[in-house]
Amino acid sequence: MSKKIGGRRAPTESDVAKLAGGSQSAVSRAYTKGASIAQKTREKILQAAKELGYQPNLMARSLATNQSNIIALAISNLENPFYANVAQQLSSQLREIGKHILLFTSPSDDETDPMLERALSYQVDALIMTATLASPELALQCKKAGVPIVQINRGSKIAGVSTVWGENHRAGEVAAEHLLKTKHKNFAFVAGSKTSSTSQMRQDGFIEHLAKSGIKNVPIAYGEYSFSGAANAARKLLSAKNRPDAIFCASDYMAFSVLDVAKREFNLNVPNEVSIIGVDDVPEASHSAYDLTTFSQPAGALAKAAIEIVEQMNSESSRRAMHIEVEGQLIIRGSTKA
Amino acid sequence: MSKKIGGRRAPTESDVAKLAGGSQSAVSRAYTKGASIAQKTREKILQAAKELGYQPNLMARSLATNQSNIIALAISNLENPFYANVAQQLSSQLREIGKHILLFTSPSDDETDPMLERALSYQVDALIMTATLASPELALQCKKAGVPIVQINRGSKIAGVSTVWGENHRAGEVAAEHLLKTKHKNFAFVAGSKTSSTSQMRQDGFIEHLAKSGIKNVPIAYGEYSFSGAANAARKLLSAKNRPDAIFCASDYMAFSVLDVAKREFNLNVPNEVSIIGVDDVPEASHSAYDLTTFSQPAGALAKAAIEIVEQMNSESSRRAMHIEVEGQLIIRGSTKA
DNA sequence: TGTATTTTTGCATACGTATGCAAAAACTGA
DNA sequence: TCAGTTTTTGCATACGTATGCAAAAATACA
Repeated sequence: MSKKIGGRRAPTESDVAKLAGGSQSAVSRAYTKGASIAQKTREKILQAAKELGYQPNLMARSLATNQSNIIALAISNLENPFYANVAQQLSSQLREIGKHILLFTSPSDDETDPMLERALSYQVDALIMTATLASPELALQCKKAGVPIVQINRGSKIAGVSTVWGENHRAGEVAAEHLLKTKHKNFAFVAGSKTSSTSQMRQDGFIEHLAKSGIKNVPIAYGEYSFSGAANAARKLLSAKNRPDAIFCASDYMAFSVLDVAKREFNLNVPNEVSIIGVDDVPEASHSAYDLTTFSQPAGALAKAAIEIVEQMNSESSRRAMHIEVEGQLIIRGSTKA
Repeated sequence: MSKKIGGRRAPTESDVAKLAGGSQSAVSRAYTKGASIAQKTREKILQAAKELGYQPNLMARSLATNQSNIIALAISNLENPFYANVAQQLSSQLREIGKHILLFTSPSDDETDPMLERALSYQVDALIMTATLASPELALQCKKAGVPIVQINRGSKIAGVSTVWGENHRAGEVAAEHLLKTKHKNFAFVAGSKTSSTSQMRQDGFIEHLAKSGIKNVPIAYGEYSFSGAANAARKLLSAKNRPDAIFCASDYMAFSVLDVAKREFNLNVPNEVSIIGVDDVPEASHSAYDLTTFSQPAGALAKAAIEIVEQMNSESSRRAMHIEVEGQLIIRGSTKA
């Protein structure tokens, strides 16, 4: 209490009411769209509010309405440009509908931040997760509280959790197809983590499509979605007796690392000695330092889909989880030979 | 109202009190550190709370205490890895002291997001801004509300706005010194925006130090802190009659772009034909695709300083703005010749 | 055991906004 | 002008938690 240090405390609806000559409820209604209030009264009130520099107290509003216009965003790794991009998109798209983001970053990719349960304390309208998995306990908590969960770019076996993702299986197929068409012989895959369904689906698409052309036993290494992990994976793959001439990576971020290792440590010419394909099409992929061929996963569309789900579930008070797949396409650049 | 759709509404302190056999105030005190309550009672209450899955309603708490434990973070460009890094650091350091981040991304670097004023509606404890400038009106609003503003990596002439930054002037000096020692002859500077004090200080340090060795008329181009802007700046500088053999860039992000253009469009060998130095030392700078020499600006330390300021101003209810400079150092890598 | 002291408890109220309800005001049509 | 209808207003109360205050309980001391 008593934080009204030097300055006077912020004006409230009552203050505005006094100045405008009305009641507190009138002021409240002036700010409520579709409320029963005369146009003239509303104008008088807004004028008075302006004079006082009145700003509605969203905490109080939230308490009264039981919704906060805040959405919790859990993101494991902001340094991965793909997720930074998604966050930026979410932020600007949410702003347009008057909602805000409460940011949670978690230390690990797979663990749910235990702090996340505290997000519910803020009466958030929804929980959007990227690169992190919802734990069953968290999902239960959210279900109890009627807070929808949407996972972006990660699958979930938990009932009631909605998901949004790119065309993961097709990404693998298309990458395989392109590499086959361009006469590659020895294929390899750099996976994310073993628990990532996204990585698994990309892998399945890739492996299955190659199998159709009779190519079996494609080596796989795990990059753990990190830069150093992918570097190790690359070292392992590239030092094998039968060195691959085509590497498909489960993310651009890992592909960058693989590119670095191939060029620098193995002195390989990309794309003549080895071609590399990623997934995501992050902005850096088009920078000429990487110039990476990749299957795109448009951050803007993913964000849009996630928000649609949230809006729909909140408005319909629906319990049914939704699942949306967002289209991508192969972007051919200089990291694969023609 | 009436959002208690399918499930029952979330348990409140009163529910817990009923189960534990006490009063609502007792429950409140059980959660208040240092409150007057018997150890046994507290345990009994916490037990009951656990059974019900009770989570304190932070909106209500905030309304009662007039502080939210929420800090507004305004960031213009999450895609710039330096700022993403700072955001990540802030997030994890704030988590440890039980505070959370409300994220605001603004479209432009220089403009303050008008939405930011609405942040105050959430009764945020502070406003941390990176890569964006506080407008005088915003500063006034914050002052009235007793909300401290801290700008990271941007100066401010507005009284009452605290700042945290790296050793900008020294960065320029050190870069100049290193390039002189390594026998470069033609120097150039890629600035951020004209309004950025950070860029200006780096420039001053660079130019002044060169002037001491009799070097005058160093060409300057503006990269606007964007990838494409820096590419244009690089094109302009590198196509001059007297091509520079040493370029200092006001940020790593821009240096990456300059590197790309030098290598790809001008077919220059880096570092033999042109050396490039950045500022920040973002993670990518060490990736071998760039391998950039740079003056570091540690995100962790910047975040820590900003949080210190916030904590101190909030605890002392102090009005006095604070200014902290964080040390950096030159990290020599492969983009400059030996 | 009884009194003085300290600790713990519950009551009542405050925080700022939203909203059902009834009263008041503004219209409508003849 | 007046009764009937619609719109607008204010009152009262609710949302969930924090806290000053006085009453109650526990403890200390003689």
